[in-house]
Amino acid sequence: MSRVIPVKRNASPATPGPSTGQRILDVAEQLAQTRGFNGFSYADIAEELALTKASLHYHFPSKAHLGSALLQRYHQAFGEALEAIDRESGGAGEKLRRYVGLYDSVLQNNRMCLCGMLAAEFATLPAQMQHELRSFFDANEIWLAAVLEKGRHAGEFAFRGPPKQRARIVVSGLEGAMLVACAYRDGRRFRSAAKQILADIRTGSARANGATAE
Amino acid sequence: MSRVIPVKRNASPATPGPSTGQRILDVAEQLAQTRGFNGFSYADIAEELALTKASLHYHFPSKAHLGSALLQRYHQAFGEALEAIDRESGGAGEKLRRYVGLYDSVLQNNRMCLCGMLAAEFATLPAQMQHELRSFFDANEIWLAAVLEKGRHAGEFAFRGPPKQRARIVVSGLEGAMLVACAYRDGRRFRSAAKQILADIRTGSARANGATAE
DNA sequence: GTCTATAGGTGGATAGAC
DNA sequence: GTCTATCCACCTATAGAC
Repeated sequence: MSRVIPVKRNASPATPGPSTGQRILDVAEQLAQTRGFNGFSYADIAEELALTKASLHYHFPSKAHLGSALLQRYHQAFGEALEAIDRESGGAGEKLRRYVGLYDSVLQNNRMCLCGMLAAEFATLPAQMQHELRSFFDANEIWLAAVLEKGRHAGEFAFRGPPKQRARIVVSGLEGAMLVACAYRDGRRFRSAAKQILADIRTGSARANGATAE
Repeated sequence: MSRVIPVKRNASPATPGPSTGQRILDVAEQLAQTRGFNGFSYADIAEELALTKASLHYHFPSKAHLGSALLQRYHQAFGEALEAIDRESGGAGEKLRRYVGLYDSVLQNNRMCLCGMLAAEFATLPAQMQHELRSFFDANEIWLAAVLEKGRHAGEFAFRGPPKQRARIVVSGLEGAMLVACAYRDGRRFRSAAKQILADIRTGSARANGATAE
């Protein structure tokens, strides 16, 4: 009755914890986001997890496999985050703010967006990773474009041009802001830019020239 | 009199052509912009120039030296391009358009902006390159902020917020648009985004809601 | 300035024992 | 699943001849 409960998050006895495969991906992801896919090696992961390189190859036969698994997991997690936003958020404005929040939380962990990082390394990536990377950006733009269109229809947004095109600007702007913020190790730089990007969408030319300017 | 003039750009006899050091930098720059600083080796340069790796080390003792030289030359060339714009352009709008044109010409060579690429690799760069990289972005922002401020004062621009902050958005937006365009090998993606960024600056909230919207 | 030759290290990857 | 041991290709860099 009075036995001390071990410090586990889960109530079930003998909580398994993340599998080795997941832990490998966790470390690889962190390294890829901070140093790039070409900026880390199996040796780096092995050291962090106190394993050998050979063990890693059991779970991911080649670095190309590891990279693909990384992208697929990242894409899925991002997709689930977007679904959560869709479920829990009311207006398009709130959705967009939470979308930007996803980027911000990445940066607060001193990381670059995995896909922005990989975009820079695009020419050196295995073919499958290249396709998965585009797939990620495509999905992002589709989701964003839908939010933008709804928001403009509802009168929350007032940007010009087709929503799809605007979605690309937003993705580009956020990725670029992260990129530069990385070079300054300064999250405020990113948040300041993100705020402006959101403001540009909200006001556009529809808001009359008035007190809110400047 | 009727001697065939050899195909050289220069009239002087025995035109020297670019020095070996310059040719090394040319190749290194192209490789760094397409594959990243960690994505190429001395062997790649040596092969392209039909030299040996050892010869390269004579000109640039270490890869850190090579990288620094690369950044310094790039920074200087960019600075000279900005000076040319200042000299030859009338209005702020034209200056801004030509500034975007600098980015576009890089992309048309199927390259990423050197400094955007290096920003992604920031964590893995030698310390001096990190400082030089920031110096590049700083200089960009200063130049841009001045153009933006003048343009707004002259009534050509109508963006909101401080020029310095807006300058950062523009740089971020252009770098991000290049980054994503690289992953799609599609320059139109960049130009479309660049057009929007320029439009956002011109119109802001100062232009009345009228026929030009949409 | 450019070469040959080589050092010393690290990269991804495999074979086979346990 | 994880290990030891090893392979081979490639990396940056240096020594010394020409």
